[in-house]
Amino acid sequence: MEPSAVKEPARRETRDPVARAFAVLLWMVDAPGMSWGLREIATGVAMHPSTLYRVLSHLQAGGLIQQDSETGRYSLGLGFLRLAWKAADHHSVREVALPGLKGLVDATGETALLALYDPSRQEMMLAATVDSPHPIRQIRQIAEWLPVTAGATGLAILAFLPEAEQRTILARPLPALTPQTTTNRAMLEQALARVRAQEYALTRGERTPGAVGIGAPIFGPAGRVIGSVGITLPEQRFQPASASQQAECVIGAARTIAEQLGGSAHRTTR
Amino acid sequence: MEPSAVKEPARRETRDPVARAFAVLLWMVDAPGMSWGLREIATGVAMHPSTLYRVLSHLQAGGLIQQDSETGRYSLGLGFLRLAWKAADHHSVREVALPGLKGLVDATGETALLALYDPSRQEMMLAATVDSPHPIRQIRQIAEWLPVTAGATGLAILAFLPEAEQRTILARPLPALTPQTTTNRAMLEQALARVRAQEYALTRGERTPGAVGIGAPIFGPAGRVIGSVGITLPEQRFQPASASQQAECVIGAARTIAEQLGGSAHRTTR
DNA sequence: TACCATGTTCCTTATAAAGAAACGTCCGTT
DNA sequence: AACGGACGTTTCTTTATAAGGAACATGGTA
Repeated sequence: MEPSAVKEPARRETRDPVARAFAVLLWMVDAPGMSWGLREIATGVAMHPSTLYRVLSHLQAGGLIQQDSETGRYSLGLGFLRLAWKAADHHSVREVALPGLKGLVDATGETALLALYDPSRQEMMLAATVDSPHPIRQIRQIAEWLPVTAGATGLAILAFLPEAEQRTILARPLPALTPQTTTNRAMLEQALARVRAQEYALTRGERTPGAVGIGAPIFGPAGRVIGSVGITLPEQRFQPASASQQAECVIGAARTIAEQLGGSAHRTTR
Repeated sequence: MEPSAVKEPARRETRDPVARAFAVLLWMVDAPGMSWGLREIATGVAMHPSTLYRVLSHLQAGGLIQQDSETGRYSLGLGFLRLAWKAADHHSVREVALPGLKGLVDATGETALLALYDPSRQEMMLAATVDSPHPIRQIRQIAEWLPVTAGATGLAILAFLPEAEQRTILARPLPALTPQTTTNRAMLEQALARVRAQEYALTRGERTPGAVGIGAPIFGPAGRVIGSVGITLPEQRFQPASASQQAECVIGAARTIAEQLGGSAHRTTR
């Protein structure tokens, strides 16, 4: 038989089972509902059904997902939940920071936020929020990636990053989360200089329209910024006269949290 | 050159990157401390340093772990925390069940437990506990695998599993968690029969010495057991006379939780 | 009955996972 | 200064297996 060139080899996607596995889990976590069909997931994560089938089989073998034996539909498994719960409980930052956030709420009467910075993504995430009446509100964009180029908690981080890192971030186009977001690089750099001088950031409606934010950086054990603390309040309730006083509270909370995390109270490097 | 048989090919371990990746994450979640050295993790998960290095590189590329650029030590990354937090929040069982557990605490005055069953492992896990004064206690073996062959919450699950599954579980040697644990198969089957008749399980010190437990099964949407609810109290406070009354409360809580989970109040299959 | 969607299996080929060994670097000690 | 040991990293070869196309069995429906 002549070896016919009938079929194009069809470019294979990069082979990375780990990334695929996590893509599936991430999709499941974000997707609505409790269980999903194989092809439903396949389209969601853009995989071939047969490929996904193997991935799911592996995940199932690890107990990370489970399959309904009757309907054949897949859902998250207890093995994964166990991992998630332990991780959620384990990571001290959230729990360690909560008292500090509560203290901040008591002192200012406003909603307190904890932001954490991811150096590899060069983005931040809201890890916890505390509101005055209720202990924890799971609203807001919690556990979602956010740029550090807008909002008080973002600028409080960005301003104290190593210069090279700052330049890298500022070199990219600045996303406009709201009409109030600073998208001009020069203006943003000016704002950052003031943040460094004041040791805190004050912004208006950069991330949420009609909201004022005050944020201060948290320095980790190595003296690098690992996140920030902030408060947010409606613009009409904001009084410029009391801003510096509130900022002191925020800075104090940031230092308290930094100390409890085993970090230094002040930055050691810039 | 003569092909010399100098070196034994050295049996390779099963190649399963996903399992390895999760083994690392699981180890990290369980291990004490905040950051670890590569060789420290390598011995913990029994991998070759070079193999682990690649695994860690992949995890880092996905943002699941991060590496300190100065010390070279590894720690959990925000990407993983995000996944964990979203998963912990997402899975409704825990949150949905909390009011039911609280109600159970109010009614009985004793600590309430929520157990979830994993069909693939054929084991259960304590997913939440509620104590009378404090909202949630993270003590106990929460988020740890436990056998269903001992304790009230375990028996409440085991008794209502499909017969084939029960036989499989009972065929294995019965682990003795305490001196009071039933390790005799015939006796355990007798106990299970009574659990089925009563619709609840009552045990003494089978999992925790000196503790009495009362548990009732939770049936899922498909009519299969997905877990159980229970209360636990010190033996000296236990009064046999009020046991059936407390059991009613437990059964009621189990039904409430089952309904809120979209499940049927009663079992449809055995 | 024919249809369509589902979850599953089979198959081939290219690729990356595994493990061993060597490398460069940073410590504390000698 | 020189050594020893630990660390994270790199290079290398082999080969198990991930990927994706296509065919399959099943179940519900028109």
